[in-house]
Amino acid sequence: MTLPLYALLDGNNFYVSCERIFDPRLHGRPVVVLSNNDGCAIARSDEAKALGIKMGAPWFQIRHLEREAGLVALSANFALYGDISDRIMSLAARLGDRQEVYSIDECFLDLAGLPDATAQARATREQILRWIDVPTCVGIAPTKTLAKLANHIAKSAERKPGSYPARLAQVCNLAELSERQRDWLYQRTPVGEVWGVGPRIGRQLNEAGIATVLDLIRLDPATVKARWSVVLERTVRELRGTPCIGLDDAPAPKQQIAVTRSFGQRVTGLAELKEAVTDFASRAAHKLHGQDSHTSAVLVFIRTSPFKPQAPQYSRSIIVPLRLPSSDTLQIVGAALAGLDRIYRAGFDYAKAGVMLLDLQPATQGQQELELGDDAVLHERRQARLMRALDAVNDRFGRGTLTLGSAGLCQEPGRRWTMRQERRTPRYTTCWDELLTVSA
DNA sequence: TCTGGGGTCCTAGGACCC
DNA sequence: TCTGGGGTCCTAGGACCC
Repeated sequence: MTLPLYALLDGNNFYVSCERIFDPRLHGRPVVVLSNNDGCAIARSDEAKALGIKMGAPWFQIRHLEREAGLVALSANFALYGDISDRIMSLAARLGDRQEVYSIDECFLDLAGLPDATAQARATREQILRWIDVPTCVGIAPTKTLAKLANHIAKSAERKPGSYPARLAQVCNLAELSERQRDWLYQRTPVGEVWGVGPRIGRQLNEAGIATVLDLIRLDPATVKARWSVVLERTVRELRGTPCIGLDDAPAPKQQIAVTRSFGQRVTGLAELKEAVTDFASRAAHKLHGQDSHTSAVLVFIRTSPFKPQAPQYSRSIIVPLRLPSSDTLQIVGAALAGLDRIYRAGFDYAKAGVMLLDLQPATQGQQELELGDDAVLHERRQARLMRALDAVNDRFGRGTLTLGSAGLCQEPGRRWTMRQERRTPRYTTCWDELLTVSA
């Protein structure tokens, strides 16, 4: 029987690395990528981290570093990052028999039985660097939790010389180390670096005198379950080398779909909120069509800004059940707007709204047709065709080409709810109008 | 002035049932 | 005085992930 072996491959400072592909001047400089609305930093180059910029740092608090330290800030360009991600994932997939794309910048691979996994992983990351120009790191180990940990070591060994042995930089394979060597690494690694240990549990562990990965590994799993949870117990077992989390290379359809946004500026009026909610609900329906599901309940929420506690606060959500499970954009938008009407209160500065589709189920559970008459069935089919046409046009010509009337027709500058993105780079790889131009 | 967005899993407790 | 017990389902909230 072959021993289990997993790899975790991920992009270094991924969004920043994507931006650097098309603007080499960004190399060696502190760079951050900002969230929607240019609100806070969601990716940082090593140089930006060295300036002390934390993940999630609000832009207005760090923007003085633009002048003082040459910090470059860019608005998130998700169209670009998604496309670069696809390219990396297809190259990475060749390393293992099976691949689980875990997030936009990382994937797990099943390497069980692969001879010379370390050398193969080095070759793969070299190819990704040459072909796509994005640096990556690979962690290899018998469980996914350990592969994550190995990946952390590979990154730190490269980024912070002296933290770990230099030979573990970029690719770290724990399976080829001795137990003593592994323990030495675990003893140098804070428990908070473990996949599954967040700020809350990390603090509790520290208070209990468990500071390092080695401390955690040496706890009795049964005690961990009793004192913390089955989740942490599973983590401990994984750290001890027993696989408890399998590779998920065929992710199930999502159980819920959300589209939520903070507004570019405060919004007070119902009409404007209706525009936003129509847009969010349409996008959510589009995602729903993408996984061929139906929803049976639509949640809509609006809220003021929690960061302005002195201003009047209001936050409410409501769930509007659909008569029958559906993927009809018109029906979903209608439900969201009906909910909005019921929760809206005048006199507040709204900062955020969102639409979530709940109770998703496969569209093929066509049970509802049995309960409908012939006319209704025909109507359903016409609606489905209309939805497909709507999606197709928007996929082909760009989101927002065809919208519902309630989404509003006023131009962008007049819409306070649309997000600010003042520093977005061109969508070099996905938009003909924004190709990189080279002049002699 | 200015603070993201989208998910999953687990647990505790209440409602309900027999 | 004294007020069963066990099972299931649902929901809200907490914790985690990137």
